[in-house]
Amino acid sequence: MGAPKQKWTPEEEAALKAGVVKHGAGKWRTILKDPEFSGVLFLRSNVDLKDKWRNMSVMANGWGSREKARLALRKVPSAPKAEENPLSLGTAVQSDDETVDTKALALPSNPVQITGSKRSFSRLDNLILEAITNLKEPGGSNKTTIATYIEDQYRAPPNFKRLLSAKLKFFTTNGKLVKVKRKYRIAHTQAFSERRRNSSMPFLEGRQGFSPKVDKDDIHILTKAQVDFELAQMRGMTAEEAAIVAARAVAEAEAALAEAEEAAREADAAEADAEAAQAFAAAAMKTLKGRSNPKTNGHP
DNA sequence: TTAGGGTTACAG
DNA sequence: CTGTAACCCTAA
Repeated sequence: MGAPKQKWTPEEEAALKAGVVKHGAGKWRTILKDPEFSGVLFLRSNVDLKDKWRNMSVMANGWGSREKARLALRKVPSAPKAEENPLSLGTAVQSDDETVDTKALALPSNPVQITGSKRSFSRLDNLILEAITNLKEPGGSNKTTIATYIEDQYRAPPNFKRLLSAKLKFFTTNGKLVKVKRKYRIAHTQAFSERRRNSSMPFLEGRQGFSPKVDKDDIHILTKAQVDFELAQMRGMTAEEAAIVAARAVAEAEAALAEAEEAAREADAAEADAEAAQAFAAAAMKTLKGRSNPKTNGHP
């Protein structure tokens, strides 16, 4: 009937995660009012955020408090089957402890000082999508705009531009993004074209909430490790275990980084090529225009 | 406003 | 039919 169940998009989930990292879990209203996330979450309510976060937590856990209650209500008899542990980390978690100490989520700074590189590498993949989504530019956003957006919001590594180029290229060849006229937009592959119940634009939804300006006062560093650490905390792991997870995340990031770095060279070449082609095309266009338009002949 | 229990729509 | 994700209701 009237409520066609709006499924959460990866972009929305990413925004929610970022919002939780920034403002903390439970501050749903705050997250919603944050200009950074209101762009993506403008049609979700604070309750929606809460529910979604609950769902995601359950997923990350494998067996949240909710399912436990549910299972307790229906199944009991017969020996408890030893279900496989989704976590590679051996210790604990299996026992039904409900210690999801939320206070740990509000830690002032990441206690897990990751060894070696202090490169803050937020999963570029999602970040790019987030940027394009949040920018909401009709026709997509160009590389510079995306780069500026991300650099404004997060700490960017020195070679960030190259990485971005590489990723952008990868995504376009991959079909995840569509590049048209040096602008990139998200390729909605037959999935979401007309979702959303009320297609009304955000307009002046939040009087003070929807301004193009971003609060730079608290630029904060979003790390994949940090997010993973949060999730680990939700899983009820100890700090050490969480640290392992976080470290692992960083390792992955490093690997991805190296890979991207390698691809960057080719990407640069491609960029140069494209640039040249563009210039050539522009020149050709100009010439063509001048010829086919005798009236407005170039000379004054 | 939020947390949590309950309900409904949807996919497998 | 069953499990899950989105949605709803309400106490605190």
